[in-house]
Amino acid sequence: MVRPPCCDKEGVKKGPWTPEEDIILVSYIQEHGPGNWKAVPTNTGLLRCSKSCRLRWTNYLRPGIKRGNFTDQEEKMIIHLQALLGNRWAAIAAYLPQRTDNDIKNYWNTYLKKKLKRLETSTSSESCLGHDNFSVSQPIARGQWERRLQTNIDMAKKALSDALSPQKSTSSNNLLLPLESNIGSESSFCSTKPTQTQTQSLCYASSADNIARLLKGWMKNKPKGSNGNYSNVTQNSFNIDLAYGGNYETSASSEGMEKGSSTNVEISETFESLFGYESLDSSNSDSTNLFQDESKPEIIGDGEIMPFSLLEKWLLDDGGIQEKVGLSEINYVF
DNA sequence: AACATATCCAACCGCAGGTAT
DNA sequence: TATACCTGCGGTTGGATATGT
Repeated sequence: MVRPPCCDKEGVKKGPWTPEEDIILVSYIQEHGPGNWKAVPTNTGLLRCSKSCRLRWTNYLRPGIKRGNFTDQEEKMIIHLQALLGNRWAAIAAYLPQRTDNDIKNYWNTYLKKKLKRLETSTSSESCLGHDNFSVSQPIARGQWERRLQTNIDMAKKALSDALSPQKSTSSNNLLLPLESNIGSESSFCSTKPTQTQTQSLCYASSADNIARLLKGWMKNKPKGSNGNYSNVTQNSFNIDLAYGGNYETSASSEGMEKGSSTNVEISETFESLFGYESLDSSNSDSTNLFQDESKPEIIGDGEIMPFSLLEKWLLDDGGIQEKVGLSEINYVF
């Protein structure tokens, strides 16, 4: 079977998105919800392929995305998860609900990899780790650590495979609790195990609401005579703060802010309780928090996500030799 | 100041898997 | 069941910006 091209190359615009295009896309998604990307360029008049629209949305415009510097905790989580999961950025991103896989991937490739390599180099010459954020309180010989890591990864793989096996579902499912179940019934995340369609609509509901609030401000300033054709949107003062890092004028409505804040509190608390440390980020709690209830894609098949605590346990549990150590106390081997 | 090099990150590409018909 | 289409994912690219010489 020959795969058709992703999109007709002729007449398809490429390269950076303009604010106007973003507005058109957000407007459309606000009305129709994400999904059915194939129809987006047709219905909006955007000269972009469906894939580009989806990517722009998921990596940049989607509500709940936090931009800017990674916190120490986030950094440690990424390193930690990368050690266990490898370059499965989508899976890793599932544990960092505010970050996109692309962001994490970029951060890893451009910064963390080098940082850890540097660390590895320096530690190999000093034999003992004691620098930076990645140190151990009780240094472990490198070989020992590698063996332990391999063992734990093997265990994780086996447990995962068992858990995903339909025959063993009842006993194993306890092991693979979906993240949502840790959050509680009032969570703003998607409900457990929806179908794909259900997931999309459920997850989107809250964000659409938020976007609508943002758009409300834009609509007020919308030039008279606008007929609802998205392509006509060329000038406005809609805030795409999220996407343009505050360089675009105007701000989210206070109405949206207030509601968003309460949601943000829920999520923060969720993560605090889930991971046992302070809120992932306190420095970046401005407008982006407005959308923090946006869902993240599920991983590990069947719409379930493995609790980070389990991953950590697999990785760290040393049969009682070593007590559970914090993320900051782990060595990573390259 | 001018140029070279490094870094960052948004966007693209192509493959794989899932879903609809 | 086979085929076509759609979506998600990970690797890579290339333009913009920062830094060094």
